[in-house]
Amino acid sequence: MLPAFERGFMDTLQDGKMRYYWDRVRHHGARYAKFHWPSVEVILNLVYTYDVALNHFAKRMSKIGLSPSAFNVLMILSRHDEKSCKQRDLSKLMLVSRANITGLVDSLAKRGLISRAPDKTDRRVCIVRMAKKGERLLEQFLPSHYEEMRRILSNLTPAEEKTLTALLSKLRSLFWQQKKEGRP
Amino acid sequence: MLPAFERGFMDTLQDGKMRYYWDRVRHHGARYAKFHWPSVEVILNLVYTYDVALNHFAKRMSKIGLSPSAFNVLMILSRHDEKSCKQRDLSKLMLVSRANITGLVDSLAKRGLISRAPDKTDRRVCIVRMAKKGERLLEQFLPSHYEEMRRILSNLTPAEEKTLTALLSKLRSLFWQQKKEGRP
DNA sequence: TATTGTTATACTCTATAACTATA
DNA sequence: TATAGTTATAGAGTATAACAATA
Repeated sequence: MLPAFERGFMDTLQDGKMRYYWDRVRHHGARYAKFHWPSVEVILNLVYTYDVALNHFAKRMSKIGLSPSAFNVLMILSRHDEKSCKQRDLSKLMLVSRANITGLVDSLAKRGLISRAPDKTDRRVCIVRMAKKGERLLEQFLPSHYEEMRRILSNLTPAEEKTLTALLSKLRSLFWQQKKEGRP
Repeated sequence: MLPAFERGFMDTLQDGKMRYYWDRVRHHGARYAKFHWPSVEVILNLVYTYDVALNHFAKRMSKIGLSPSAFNVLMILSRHDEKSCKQRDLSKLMLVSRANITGLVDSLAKRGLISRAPDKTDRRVCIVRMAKKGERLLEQFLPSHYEEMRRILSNLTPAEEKTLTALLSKLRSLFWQQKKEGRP
């Protein structure tokens, strides 16, 4: 995220500047036989749009002292039965190694937002459970979070939302497909 | 990126597991008045698709020893006249603070991929210039990079590409719009 | 005074390897 | 042997503040 004191340029970027720069991208790429502007344009838009959306929501989360990952942990717990989850499963759902989950859980536990206890049937596993404090924090944040999402997205028509979801999903599947074929 | 030795789960995630978890997201959200699944679904797809795409291309870049940011610097230089650019402009184009550009430029200069020289008319500014070694590295990578993009995206029809670009662009503009209104 | 780049610091996120304790 | 979690380490990436040189 660009620091606050240098953000003036962003206003320029979204209008003229970005088109100007993307023109350069297109002209530079034209030197390569396999360069295909419509494809590149899709990827550029994916990256920039993700960036803008992430920054928007990350900024809101940071106001309640949560990083996107920390928020993600709380949401996963909240959605699970008994509001608890094995660290192993957290690791798999968040596509992050177990080693990194340890640190993340540590910091959330230190703040009293979650608790950690050994599983009774398999003493290797740790069960992470939402604490009252974490629950309250989520309950305080989620209504405005969902409202904000809805407010921004409401400028897309239902048909546009549906199309965008379908196309993103299709695009993602194309990458997955490549990975699968790479490991026969 | 998930470490190699734990990647087996990813195959599961793409098919059944993701739908299962997203069902939980939808049902959990239903408790909130402003929760609007189609909107949330768009954002989830944006985030996951970005993640998959980034990992795909980042892995290819890491094979020639470049991080996405480092690659970005080289591309920006390559597209500029004289293959050079002020650090100030790099900072603005990459939406990153000047302090961070210093380190990024340092590491690329140390590897001999770029060079840094003071501007002759304004001695405050540093001009970063592509070095022969950096140029060769890009020339070696770009053909297959563009080919790979085209190959994957070729599974979208021209109409789908056009629609996806337009919708992502529109979605991004909605976030920008919010930001603008936030600073009247 | 404002701008450019630098230094210093810190925090988040991630990857890897080696270790332990269980199973 | 395989799995769950931990520790230790390293490297990106980013945010912030304070500073020097220059305009």
